[in-house]
Formats: sequence, structure tokens, C-alpha cells
Amino acid sequence: MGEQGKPARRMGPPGSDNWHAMLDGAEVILRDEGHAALTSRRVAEQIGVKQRLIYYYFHTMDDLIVETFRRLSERELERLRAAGQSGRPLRELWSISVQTTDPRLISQFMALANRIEPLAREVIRFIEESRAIQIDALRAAMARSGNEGGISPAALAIVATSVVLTLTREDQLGISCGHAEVGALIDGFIDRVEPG
Amino acid sequence: MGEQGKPARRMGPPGSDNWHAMLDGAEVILRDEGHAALTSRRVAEQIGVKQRLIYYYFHTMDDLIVETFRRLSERELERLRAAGQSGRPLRELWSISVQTTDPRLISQFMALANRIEPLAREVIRFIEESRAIQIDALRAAMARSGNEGGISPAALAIVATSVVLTLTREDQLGISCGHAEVGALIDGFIDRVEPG
DNA sequence: GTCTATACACCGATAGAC
DNA sequence: GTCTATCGGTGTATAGAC
Repeated sequence: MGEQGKPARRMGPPGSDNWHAMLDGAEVILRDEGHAALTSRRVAEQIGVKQRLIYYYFHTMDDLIVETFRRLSERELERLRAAGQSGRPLRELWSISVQTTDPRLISQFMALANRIEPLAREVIRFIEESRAIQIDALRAAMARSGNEGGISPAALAIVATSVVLTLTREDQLGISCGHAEVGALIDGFIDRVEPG
Repeated sequence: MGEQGKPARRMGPPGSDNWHAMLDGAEVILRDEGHAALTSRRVAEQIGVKQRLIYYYFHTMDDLIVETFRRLSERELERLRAAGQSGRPLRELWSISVQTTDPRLISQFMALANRIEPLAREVIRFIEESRAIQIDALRAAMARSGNEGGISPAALAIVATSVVLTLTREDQLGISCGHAEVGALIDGFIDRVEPG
């Protein structure tokens, strides 16, 4: 976890209360105010510590951002893995995606990933691992239920991931055109390949 | 076009060479460096004018950002409308989406739309108009070819829009898992409902 | 129309005391 | 571990000359 390549300044412990509080604060600010507002001073104010302390726990603000994404994505991957091993993996995976996908947060991290290379690597890791979980669940369910006309599980995983992002983002914006229809399409698919 | 509610400072003409150059510069900076780098100084430097001039053409940086998106989205809507009236509207619409969707630019505008309310309004307008064009094209093609088992054109429009964004973004990141499969899925659909 | 000059706020990051 | 204090840089936006 702590493989920073920096010349070793003294640092606060990852996993401590302050460390978690800083990531919590960063998450709130990113979600509500955007990454232009994500400054060391703003995070410090948010959680009630002095600005200097941020740099005791993180070498740079970029490190804090990457760590915020990493913690978030690890939590999400744990949920997805558990869902994949549940009795109705497809329903569970879809439900988790709809509930936890926050388009405000995602758009901020995607915008930041264009600039922060280590963040891009974490994003890639998250996408690949979550896709693998989805593909496994889809392949297993489709093998049991008769394959749906030979559609590729990988293609369906991409469609599902893409659609949930669009739906949550448009909900946020107040757009609803077509949402019920695409929801019915997906529910119908799940009902066919994962009866219950 | 110019319905600013500000108390009327003297302003440079929208549509002039400098005005367009500023939007061009903003677009390049947004695409290549992210919106944290989109400052009046940076835009001025990019196009070789003095910083002060930016504020002669735009009340605020937010205005410049909104205008950048508006010009971009109007150009895109023109292309989409033309494609919708061509001989093979589905192929043309898909081709245009794949070619012009720039995930770097889109992620920046989405992140900004969380903060800039007038930008959010422009984004909503663009999504609704482009979706209407896609739905019209899909409905017409599916009526001619026999409807594909009653799938809703609106649902397909959302799927197409969502998937193209995911594919272009992941291409950018260097992820390709499932891309060929979902491409084949969409090409197959287009071949069935729009033979040629 | 375009310029120089500048007010004022906030940024990341560090030195060094306690 | 956490603090005060601060450096050097950059941001938006404006005043007012030409």
C-alpha cells in the first residue's frame, strides 16, 4: 500500500483516523464542489484540522486524490465481488451499480485522470477488475439459461456499465427521456437469464 | 445568442476572429491540459493576445466555458441533423458519434457542469436534442425493417450514446476488453435494420 | 479595441519550533 | 504528531491610458 517513491519525508500513518478523515473530506468536497475546490486548505477546514497536517499525511495533493479514489474503488470492488458470489449475482450487481454510481464523483475523477497519471492507472485497474466480475457472472448465468442468442457476455458487461452511468448522470441533470424504456430492457434481460 | 443579464460592460463582438480564437484556445487547453489549466492567462498565451483581452470578450471565465460548449454542441447537432436526413441515417449517426466523441473534452465539461449551472442547462439541451434525432432515425429504420422484437427506439438511443462514450474513454485509457464484441453487436444491429 | 499595471485572494509546499 | 509562519507563484477581475 505505501510504495511511494519519494525521498522519505516523515509521514502520518495510512489507515489512521486523520488519514480516513482526510479522504472523507476530499470525497465530500469533490462530490459537492468539484475538484477545483479540492485544496489542502479546504480539506483541512472541512475536517477541522490545520492545513499543514494534510502534508504530514500526504506528500502532495495529487497523492491524496489518488488515495481517495483507491479507497473508494476498493470498497466498491469488495461489494461487487460479494454480489458476484451471491445467489442472484446479476440482480445484485445491477442493484449495486445503480445505488453506488455517483456521476458527480465519477466525472471529477475522470477529468482528473487526464492529468494525474497514477490516478489513470488506478482507474484502469478498477475498470478491468469490475468488468471481469461482471463478465464471470453474465457468462455463468447465460450458460445456465441458454445463452440469449449468442450475445457476448463481455459486450453485455460494457452495455450495462455504460448505461448505468448515463442513467445516473441524466437523473442528476433532470433528464428522463428513454430511461423507463432502457430500464425495462435490462430488467427483462435479467428476468430471462436469472429467473427468480 | 447574447442574453447576458449583466449590467452591460462594453464587450467584444461574438463571432469575431478573436472571439473564435479564444474558444479554439479554450478547447485545446481543456482537451490537452484539463480545466484546472483553463485560465484567462493560459488562453491568452495560447492564442497570442494579452490576458486583459479575454475579459473584453467574456464577462467571466465561466461565460467563456459555456460559450465554448455551446459552439461545440451546435456544430455537433448540425452534423447529427444532416446525418439523420441522409440515405443511411443509422450508419451515419454511429459513425459521427464514434469520430467526434472526445472523452477528454466530455469529462471536462461534465465535471464543470456540476459547478456551472448555465453549462448544465446547455448540456441538457444538447443531450435532449441529439437523443431526439437518434430516436427519430431509429424509429423510422425499425418501422421499415420489422421492429426487432419490439425494442424501444428510445432505449436503443440511450444504449448507443452510452456505449460510444465508454468505448472512446476506454480507448483513451488503453482498455480494450470487450470492445470488439460490443462493436460487433452494434454493427450487427445496424446491418439488420438498415441493410445496404 | 487593445494596452499596462495592479488589487487582492488563494494556491502548494516547506522550515523549523514545540 | 501537530503547530505557526511564510515563501513564491498564480488566479480572477478591474481601472484607466492610448
